[in-house]
Amino acid sequence: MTDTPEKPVTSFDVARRAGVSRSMVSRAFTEGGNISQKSREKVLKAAQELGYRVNFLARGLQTRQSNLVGIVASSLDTPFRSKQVRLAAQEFISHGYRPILLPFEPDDDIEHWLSVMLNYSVAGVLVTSATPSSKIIQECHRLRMPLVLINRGQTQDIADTVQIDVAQAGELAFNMLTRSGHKRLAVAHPRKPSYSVTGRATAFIDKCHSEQIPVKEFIASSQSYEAGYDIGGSIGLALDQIDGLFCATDLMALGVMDRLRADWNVRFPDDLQIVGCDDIDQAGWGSYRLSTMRQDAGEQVLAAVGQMLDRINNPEAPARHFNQRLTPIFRNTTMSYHD
Amino acid sequence: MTDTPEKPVTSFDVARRAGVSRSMVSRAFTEGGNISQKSREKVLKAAQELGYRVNFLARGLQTRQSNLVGIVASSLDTPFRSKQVRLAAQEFISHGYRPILLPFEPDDDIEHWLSVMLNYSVAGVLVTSATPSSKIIQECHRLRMPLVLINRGQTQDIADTVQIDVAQAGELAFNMLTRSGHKRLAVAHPRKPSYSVTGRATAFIDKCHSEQIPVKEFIASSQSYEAGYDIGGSIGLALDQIDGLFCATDLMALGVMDRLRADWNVRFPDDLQIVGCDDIDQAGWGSYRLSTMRQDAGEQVLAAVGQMLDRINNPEAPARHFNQRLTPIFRNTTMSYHD
DNA sequence: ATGAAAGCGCTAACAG
DNA sequence: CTGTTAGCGCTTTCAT
Repeated sequence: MTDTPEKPVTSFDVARRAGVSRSMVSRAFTEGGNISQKSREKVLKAAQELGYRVNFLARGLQTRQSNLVGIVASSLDTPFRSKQVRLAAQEFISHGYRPILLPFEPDDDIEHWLSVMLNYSVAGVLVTSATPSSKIIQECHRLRMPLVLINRGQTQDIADTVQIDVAQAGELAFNMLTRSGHKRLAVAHPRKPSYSVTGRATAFIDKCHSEQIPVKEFIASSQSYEAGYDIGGSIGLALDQIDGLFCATDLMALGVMDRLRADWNVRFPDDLQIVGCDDIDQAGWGSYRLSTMRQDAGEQVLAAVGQMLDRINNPEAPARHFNQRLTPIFRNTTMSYHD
Repeated sequence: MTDTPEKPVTSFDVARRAGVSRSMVSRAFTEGGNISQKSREKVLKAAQELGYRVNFLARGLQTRQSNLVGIVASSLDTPFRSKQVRLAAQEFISHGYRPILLPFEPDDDIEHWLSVMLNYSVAGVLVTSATPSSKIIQECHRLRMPLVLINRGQTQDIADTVQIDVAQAGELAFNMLTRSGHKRLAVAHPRKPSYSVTGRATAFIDKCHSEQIPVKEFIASSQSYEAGYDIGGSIGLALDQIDGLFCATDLMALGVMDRLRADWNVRFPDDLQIVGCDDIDQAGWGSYRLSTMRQDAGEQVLAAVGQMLDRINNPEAPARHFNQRLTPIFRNTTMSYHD
């Protein structure tokens, strides 16, 4: 193995060494290329010896399609999101696409990043947890750039979306908390509105109303563990008025539990029932055993990537919307049926 | 805003509309291009009207450099790793690079993925938590593809690396556990060897030996929470022989704590001191308040990306190795000084 | 089955 | 400061 600095080797070099034309090299490296077995082997051998590799960017320029896709995600280092992103990346890769990752922070300008993606002629972009303005959505649509939105609701009927069924989520939380007969409910959710998180809280409240059951509302500063811990302070003060709490995210629920245990010595579910949402790994940890509703990240990603691939193949098809149902996970923060 | 399907607009179109040559369009879109203010504005205006965007892939082909980089990471949905990846991606982006994310699973063949990256003429690749064979490292080196390895030790002196100072880590853990005067130690670490994780455990053991203190060893199946929970079973059985435990990762430590509390009613630090490593968010949660050693992901990423940028600018420079020191975080699972 | 030639969208070298 | 020309590395008609 030599260690001399080498000029990048091109199809031309391979062609010469194999004693064929550049076209043949190209054919040798494309599925079902019109080439004899013999020539292909010759080319492959020469390529091997030279350490040749197809330049995908040049190929893409010619075929005018790249197998790059964008994944735009916020709060990437949050348990649920990181799983979502890992699965999405793997799913894309298994279909031959290469995901460009754009972590997105609350203050960032998502329009900008979508626009950047346009520069790379990506095959499509997956956006999770940021709401692009309808302007850029239109722009993507106009440019025929597939865009699929996860958990942002179907703002426009112009982009594909996958989202949880918020109404079902609200009802399910209600049922999980009340099946034991308890009926003094509360909900905790972040201040900042967002389709899926605020949506399920609102649906829960609606359900309570329709069942004529009063419900207290606690507004947290965000949907993080810390925000849950903070709001736990207010919840502790209201402990005598409630027996069941729905936290809009598991992370918040965990924070609430820790605060309530630390400062009020609350025991779950005896003193208070609590239900979270998402089913992140930590919800199942020994210190919590949180009853929650599972948002299946695998299913979500499969649907989203599927929509994307379909759209790439058929840009003119009408937008599709996948509504995901949550499944209840009963652990130790809810009580059993009351006969 | 029309909604007609449009052909992608090229610099040629813009040139024509602006009444200039294609070169001028190119110049208008490059930093410090040799162009008059007036012309630039004309071009920009035309571009705006047409919805033109530079095709970065074509540009890269010409300038023969892409601003794509690869991030190869395993266990992406693990707290520490996801933070690392988020920070790395952001850091790359802030320098104008676009990270392609390649989640890597234990069974995957990393050679393959590095080789794939070569197809995209990426400016470099950051690998965290997988050990490429020296063969591919050489290959990257030969091809002048910058490669920086995080926490894989300096196997070859041919790739840049950043890693924790395992010796310091081992000593620090020892000091944190013994400063209260306790001296019946143990360590828990995963079976699968890895530079940084196994390394710190080994360093801890070495330190114990050099201090003439016996140390029990618990081998877990992996470095996950679940593996910690499992191994907690064995640790519980040995509770009467130890008073201080070093867990090679926070995640394991948390699992151990939960198991020990559930089955042995252990109280920390009274019945057992415990020190983790990494300082993931969960270590600070109310149910744990784990004393640990912080591995500063921000610092790590800054160093790694810095090394990468330097190497891109100077491919021939000798490999550099950044040794990161851990800082102690005293929380509630260790005792105070013994006077 | 193979080669020649054209061209993807862009930038760079060279004139003017 | 601006236009012309050449060519990055590849695929793709179109002949042969």
